[in-house]
Amino acid sequence: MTNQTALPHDHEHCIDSALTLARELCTERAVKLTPIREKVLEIVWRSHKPVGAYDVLDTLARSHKAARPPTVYRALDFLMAEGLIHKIESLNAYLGCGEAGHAHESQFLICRTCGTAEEIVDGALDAALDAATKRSGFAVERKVVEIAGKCRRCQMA
Amino acid sequence: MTNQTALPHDHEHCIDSALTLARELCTERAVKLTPIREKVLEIVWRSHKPVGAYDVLDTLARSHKAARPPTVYRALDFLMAEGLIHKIESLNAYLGCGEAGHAHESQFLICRTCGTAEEIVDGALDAALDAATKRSGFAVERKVVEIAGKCRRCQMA
DNA sequence: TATCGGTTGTTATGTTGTATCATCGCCCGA
DNA sequence: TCGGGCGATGATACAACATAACAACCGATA
Ligand SMILES: [Zn+2]
Ligand SMILES: [Zn+2]
Ligand SMILES: [Zn+2]
Ligand SMILES: [Zn+2]
Repeated sequence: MTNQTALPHDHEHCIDSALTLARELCTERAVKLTPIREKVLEIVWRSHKPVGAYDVLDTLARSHKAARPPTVYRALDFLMAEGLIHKIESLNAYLGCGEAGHAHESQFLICRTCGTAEEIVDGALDAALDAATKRSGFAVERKVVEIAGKCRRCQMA
Repeated sequence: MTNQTALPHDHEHCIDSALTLARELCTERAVKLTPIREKVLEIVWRSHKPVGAYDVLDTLARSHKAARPPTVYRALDFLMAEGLIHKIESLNAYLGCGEAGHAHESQFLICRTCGTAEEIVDGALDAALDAATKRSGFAVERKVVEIAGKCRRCQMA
């Protein structure tokens, strides 16, 4: 499954699925998906566009007056550590992970026109990355692959 | 040529070469490598580690008291537009380009131990990127490929 | 019940990047 | 030679992104 960014779809269903899966995974792992963390995950998932931490904060603050930057960053850090969201480095923004629960290396296609980002998981591409780093004798810890441009939909219009 | 980050070398020579090439390219292109821009390029090149804009500012201010954040960001923007430096998105930092003057798509190997970053140009990897995006019908404008980990040298130690 | 560790509250600050408008200096055309 | 246009720089302020440090809370468990 990849984010259905280019097609109309029942996004409430996306969100529900993501939250349900997150609850299951956190239970399995014996880590706590607290109300704040769950709410932040929901806020991130409400958009298929990567969302900035301060936008999350604005939304969170509507239901949680005590929310401050650390509140949000702690929740985001937890969700990243659990593989439930990703940070898009080139945007300083965060996106729900469409592959939570599976080990995966993903790449992102970021549309500069409509702002959506699609997470793709391309094995051949990842293999090419590994080959390149192996050649340099480099021990990989984290891969950031973010491709900006124009999505198919925006090219049409 | 790639950055010789892993090996001792005459780094003054690196810097001189980069500056000389930059002057030639800017002359060819009829754009102005002003004293500020050239100084910023030199500051970036003085390190094989990506350097933050405010670090550049601190250094620049030693010889140019009027320097302010916009001074530096304008110079960095110019140098990026001319392909003389790259921004490392995952570090919010800047690195001299080892392939200036050649059209190229590059990737970065960033060592978390020693802080150096190496620019590599891997055609097979880039082709895999293009294949992946083509499959999605995505029109690429910019590719960010940044791999963090441990360089060969730091693995030994 | 005492304590321990993880979560959250709270305040402040650090870091990175832009907006806006004024000024300067050079080139070129009248 | 004058003066307009334009790109570059000066200068001030602010926006956006992120973390430090310590206090308070709260549930689990010994
Ligand atoms: Zn993912
Ligand atoms: Zn689009
Ligand atoms: Zn380059
Ligand atoms: Zn290293």
